This record gives sequence, C-alpha cells and structure tokens, in this order.
Amino acid sequence: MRTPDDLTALFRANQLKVTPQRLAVFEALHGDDTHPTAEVVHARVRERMPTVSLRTVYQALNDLVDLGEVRAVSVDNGAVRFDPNNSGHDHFVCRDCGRVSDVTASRPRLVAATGGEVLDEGYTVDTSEIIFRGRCAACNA
Amino acid sequence: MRTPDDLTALFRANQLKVTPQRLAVFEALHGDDTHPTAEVVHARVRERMPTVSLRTVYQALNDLVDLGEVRAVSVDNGAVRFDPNNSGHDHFVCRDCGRVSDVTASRPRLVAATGGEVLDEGYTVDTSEIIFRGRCAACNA
DNA sequence: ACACAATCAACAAGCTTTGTTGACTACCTC
DNA sequence: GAGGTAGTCAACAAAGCTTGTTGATTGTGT
Repeated sequence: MRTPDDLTALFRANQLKVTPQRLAVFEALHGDDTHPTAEVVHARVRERMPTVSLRTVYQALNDLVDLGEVRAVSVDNGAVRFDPNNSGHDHFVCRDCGRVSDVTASRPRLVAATGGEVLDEGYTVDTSEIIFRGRCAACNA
Repeated sequence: MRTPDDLTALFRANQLKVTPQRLAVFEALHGDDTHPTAEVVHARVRERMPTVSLRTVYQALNDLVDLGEVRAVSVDNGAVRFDPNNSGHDHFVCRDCGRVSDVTASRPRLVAATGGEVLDEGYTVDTSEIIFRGRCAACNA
C-alpha cells in the first residue's frame, strides 16, 4: 500500500474526498501485515478519533479495495480481512492461532477442467489466490 | 462423494443417525458439481420433503464436512458453497456469471514467508486451496 | 465566499449461520 | 420385537458481519 499522502492524492484523482476519518484509516493500515478485520481497524482508528463509526471505516476500506490498493481476503467465513500489501503474494492460515501470514509461493498452472475439457479454449484467468493451511512455527514449538 | 448408501453406513459408523431428511440431503448432493449453497440444497430437498427446515440441512451439511465427505468453499464473502467432490482439485470462479467450476492445477510450492524467514523451520502445511478468477468460456463467447 | 457533490454518524435492516427448545424418532440391547 | 436412551427434528430467535438509508455536515473547485 502506498503512503497516506499518496493515497490522499489517489483519492482526489478519483473524485473521492479525503476526510480526516479516511486519513485515519489510511494511517491505521499503513505498514500493517496482520490482516485486520474492519472491526480491528475501527478500534485502532477510534483510539485517536473516538467518534468514527464502523460504517465509515467500511466505506474507506471498500474504496481502497475498489482502487486496488488493498486486498480483501476471505479466509474463513467470518469477517473479511484487509491486506494493504498488494504485491503478489499468498496466505498461510494457522489452524491453531488463526493468524494469517503473507507467504510467497510458486504460481500454480491451471491444467484442465475436472470434466476433462481443455481450458485454453475460451477461458481467461485473471488472478489466482492460494491459501495454505497448517500450523505456524510458533504453534508447533 | 460416496453414494447415499455408503454415507448411510458411514454416518452410522460415526454414531450419527440417518434420518429421512439427512438421506434427502445425501441424494440432493450426489453427483452435483454446481457447488450449491445451503439454501439451494434446502430448496432441492424441499421439492420432495416440503417440511424440512434450513437448520436441518445445515446440520447435515456440516456433518458431511466434519466427516471429510464434502468440502466447504468460501469463494466470496457470501454464503458458503458445498462441494461433494472431495478429490484433489481447485476452483475457477467466473467474474461474470459467478459460476464455480472444478479445475485441476499444478500444486503450488510454498517458498518463504514474505518477511524472508525460511518456512522449513517449524511450519507444517496441511492443505493448499487455489481459487482462479477470470472469465469462463461461455461468458467469453 | 459559494454551490454542489459527497461524506458523516446513527439507526436499522439484510444475509448467513448457529443456539435453544420441547417433541419426536432411530438405533441398540435385550 | 419392545423399550430405553441418545440424538435429531422443526420452529423460533438471536448472533455476527455488512450494507442501505437518512438528514445534517463537510470538502472541493470556481
């Protein structure tokens, strides 16, 4: 994710206004690699702006997702997690502590539809996301 | 997924009773490759057993997931989809029609944590699931 | 400064999923 | 086969996450 200053410019370039609340969301996410939920971001923002509503945080996060600056990750069927790291990477979810870590993996190749049809014909693959599940080093120790 | 008869035996072997409602869920899922939501399964079961509740369908589906006979797939953050195909495969989600298809892909290798730490040390990877996104042949045509 | 468009906070509702309840039913043992 | 027990049944309600709506307010470009 870019710096809050860059995001400010990006928002303005996209006709989105940069309010103090949005700026606080930018700052709360910057450099974060813990894949927080909207609720966690909300709590973090509230430490410095106690009146911000969860709704406003969702709006800012969704705008960031729409602009491609933040990835929305559905790891279980609970709350969506927001990932400000938009470089190509995948995720590892620990079965014990539930923590989501950024990982690098080899790109998988799509071979064929399970029915047997060849996929070259007409299919377009835009993205692939991988979720590894297992136990992290801390929980294995 | 096994046949309804096999599932009946499996449920009994696990001290789970096989009620007519559960059997109807088995039959509704058997051979299905459309990754239905619980609601869709419910509607299908209701065609022949109009009194079955959505709650009961969820119970049967969750039991199947717990026994490893059905996979729960979170493709977006909407309803969970249930996949009776428990052989190793991945999923392709069409951006246009939303359909989820079974696909075969090369297994990705987990290389490293993005921080740089080597993952061999202490990490245990149990499973990896891949979601490809793009446009299917039908929607490209 | 002004006008306009957009966001704000608060409330409430939507959607998916699970907890709870008393009645009922399948299964195991005899 | 019959009875006892454990587990399931359907209906209701509620929990958790996310989004719609509202009137008031605010930022932005001119």
